[in-house]
Amino acid sequence: MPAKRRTKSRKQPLQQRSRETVAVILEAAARVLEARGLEGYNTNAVAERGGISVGSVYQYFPNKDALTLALITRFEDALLAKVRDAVAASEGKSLTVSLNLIVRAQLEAHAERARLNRILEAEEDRLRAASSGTSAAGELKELVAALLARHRREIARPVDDDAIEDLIVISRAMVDHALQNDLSQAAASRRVLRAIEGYLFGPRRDF
Amino acid sequence: MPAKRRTKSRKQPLQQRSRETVAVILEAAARVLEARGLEGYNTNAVAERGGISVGSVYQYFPNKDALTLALITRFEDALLAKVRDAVAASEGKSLTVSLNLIVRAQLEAHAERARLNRILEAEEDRLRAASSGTSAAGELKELVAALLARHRREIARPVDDDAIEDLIVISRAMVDHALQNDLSQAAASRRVLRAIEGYLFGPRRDF
DNA sequence: CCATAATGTGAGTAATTGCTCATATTCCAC
DNA sequence: GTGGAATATGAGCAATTACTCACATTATGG
Repeated sequence: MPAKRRTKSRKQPLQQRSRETVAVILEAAARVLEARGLEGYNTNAVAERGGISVGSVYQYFPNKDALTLALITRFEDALLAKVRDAVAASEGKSLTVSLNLIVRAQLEAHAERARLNRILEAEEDRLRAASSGTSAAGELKELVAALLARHRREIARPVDDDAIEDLIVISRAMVDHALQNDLSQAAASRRVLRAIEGYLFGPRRDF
Repeated sequence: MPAKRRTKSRKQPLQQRSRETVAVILEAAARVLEARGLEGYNTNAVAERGGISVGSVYQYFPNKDALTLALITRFEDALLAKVRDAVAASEGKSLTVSLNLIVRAQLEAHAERARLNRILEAEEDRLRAASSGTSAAGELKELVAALLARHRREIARPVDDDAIEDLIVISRAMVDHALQNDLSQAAASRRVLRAIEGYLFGPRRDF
């Protein structure tokens, strides 16, 4: 490993051909991670899997972490898209139904390529430590805030920023846990919903 | 890296001297992780830090992962001890106070050497994948179950095994999040408690 | 003390792997 | 066509690092 690290890729993909190469690289990286885990994930394997040369990988990604980060971003974008759709689709629905839709969106996003996404989430922490924070987290908060604002009269306690953060932390952890233990989507969403609604509505104090 | 991996240490520490060496190795490993992170964590650095030779490390730990696992076990034992004490101390107290004590125990255990423990928790997943599961998780569940059993009449919904699992998942995630964001212990415990009690008592449905 | 076991040493090995760069090939503008 | 730019290649370099082993040192029991 060299001491210095490039932080910018050599080239930006301009022609159609190179844009395809970038897509090939990303998908090859995903497949290597799925098939061989972080353990067997290296740039040579990615190149081989994609049927291209290592050099091409480094034409468009300055280093291995940048490639991994691109995969993470790709996953986060897909997740956000699903959540956005769920929020949009829940217009006019009850709060419980709306929350259910969001939870299901998250479960689906994770379930699609479960092993891959689990690895990516684990890597996220390590990679964010070095580089700057993500904006995906910010948008997710906004989406949840928007949904809750529509139902603010039904919610006992005020929903401030911290509360939204907590809701996201809780569902993320529970979704991960569900995937890890191969829970059915029905069971998983029921349990996540119980946690979220419990947090929002607060405990009964009527005994 | 050799293809084959030893799975047992060469020697068991018998004399006082070697038991001290094992302690030195563990503490050196912890300090390296704290100071240089996973990045700079290697067995040569551990030996240097401990003022001993690499060979000694491999006398008592078959490989690097075994050393890391020993650190994880050490942390889990400390956590369990604190939780055990909290459960014992909460005899006769109200449910809210009891839960508060448990949550604080967890927060304290993590806060003690926050950076180290965060790294260890992240590594736990990766290492458990290869080897078998832990028994620490089992005991934690039992402790929580025992506490809740004392208050079963106050709790609206039945507390089955899944519910206890969820409670642990939720608090663990929120404690991690709190440490990561340098929340005060007061704020953190308040938020975790809100989540836990909400989950236990279930949402109000009185509107 | 002496024999034997336990413990400690650390230079060196073998394997891995991120990444480069000189070169070749393909594409596009004119 | 032709020249230059974009793209692709892949053998090999350089650095890292987990781990070994032949040997030295220290403890223990008799």
